Amino acid sequence: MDMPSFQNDDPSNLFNNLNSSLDDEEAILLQKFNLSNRDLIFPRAEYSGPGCCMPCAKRGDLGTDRGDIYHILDAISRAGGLSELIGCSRSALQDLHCLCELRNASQILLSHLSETTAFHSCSHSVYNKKGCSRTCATICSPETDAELTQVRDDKLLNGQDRMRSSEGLWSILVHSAGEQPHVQALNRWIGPTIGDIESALERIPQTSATRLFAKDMRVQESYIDSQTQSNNVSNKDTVSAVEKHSNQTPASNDLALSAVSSWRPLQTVGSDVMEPRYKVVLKVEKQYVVSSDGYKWRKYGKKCIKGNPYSRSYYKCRYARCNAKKQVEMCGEGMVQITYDGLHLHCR
DNA sequence: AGCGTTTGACCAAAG
DNA sequence: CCTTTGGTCAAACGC
Repeated sequence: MDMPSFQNDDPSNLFNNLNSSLDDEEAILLQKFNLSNRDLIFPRAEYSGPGCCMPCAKRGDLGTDRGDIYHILDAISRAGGLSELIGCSRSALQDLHCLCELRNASQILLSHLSETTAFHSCSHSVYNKKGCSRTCATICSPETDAELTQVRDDKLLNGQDRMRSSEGLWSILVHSAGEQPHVQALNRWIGPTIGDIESALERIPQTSATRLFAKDMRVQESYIDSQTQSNNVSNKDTVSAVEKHSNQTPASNDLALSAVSSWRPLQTVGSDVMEPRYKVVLKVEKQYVVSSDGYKWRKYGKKCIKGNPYSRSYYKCRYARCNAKKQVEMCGEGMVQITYDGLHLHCR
């Protein structure tokens, strides 16, 4: 298959451009807040707050020019550190919102979209459904799911899809419309390591984060209660509820509270820090499935599944300590279902 | 010999 | 308890 390159959105370019374009003042800011330049473009959805949707995110607008970098550093400076910006509210300072957009967009590109883009086609969209404790993102064609299409087309531009994280957050998935992103463009993976996440968690000030987190949990609970009161909530209704929630203009105190609502501790097993649970289900037309998604997998099982004439194959990531898995199975005519389970917390 | 896959056995969760 | 089902293990197999 002839696949055009994935130029402006290539996360490797984001990193390289940022690396070489910091001036002295910006470098001092980074040092002042104990940040590395990687912090600017290696966010994780787990650290973002509610309402971090990205209505103005555009292709090629993800920290690739000096204005974006300035925005990020200025916002960090004014907030007093990156930790204060983790999960900034949409309703907070506009600059913080901009940063949040950048963070979300970059995060998706770097840690989730790598799988998605490998199987992306122009006629498909990525859409998340909120699960109990996991996220399920499904690639569905407008023809097969009119309801999702209606929601998707509501406010988005061409080349954008809406994506909902496991925290109930909305993000825009930016891709090159009409093109099949080049898998090679994502091979220089420079995503977060376990150490990156641990150090990020350590930077969250105990005095504010823990206090705010506890209080904000009540806000979240009340929100969840309001969600569960209505049975058979359609996706459209869910979207509206989320947007209503995120568009609220609470008092400044509550704004701060919402900043950490999505933060949650990483799971621990013994002394090992595990990644948060993450699951993505992709249903892709067979013709768009590429032979490699950039990761190295080891097949460890194959199973016949009830009701499916095709078997399901089980794969584990070959990288040491990485618990990422995937399942691949045929489902219906010309469709392949690929389930990614767990985040890759390592470089490719 | 080494590496990756296959495949039946095993296990745990759910009903 | 038992049965069913899906996920995993690991020895066997094959290139």
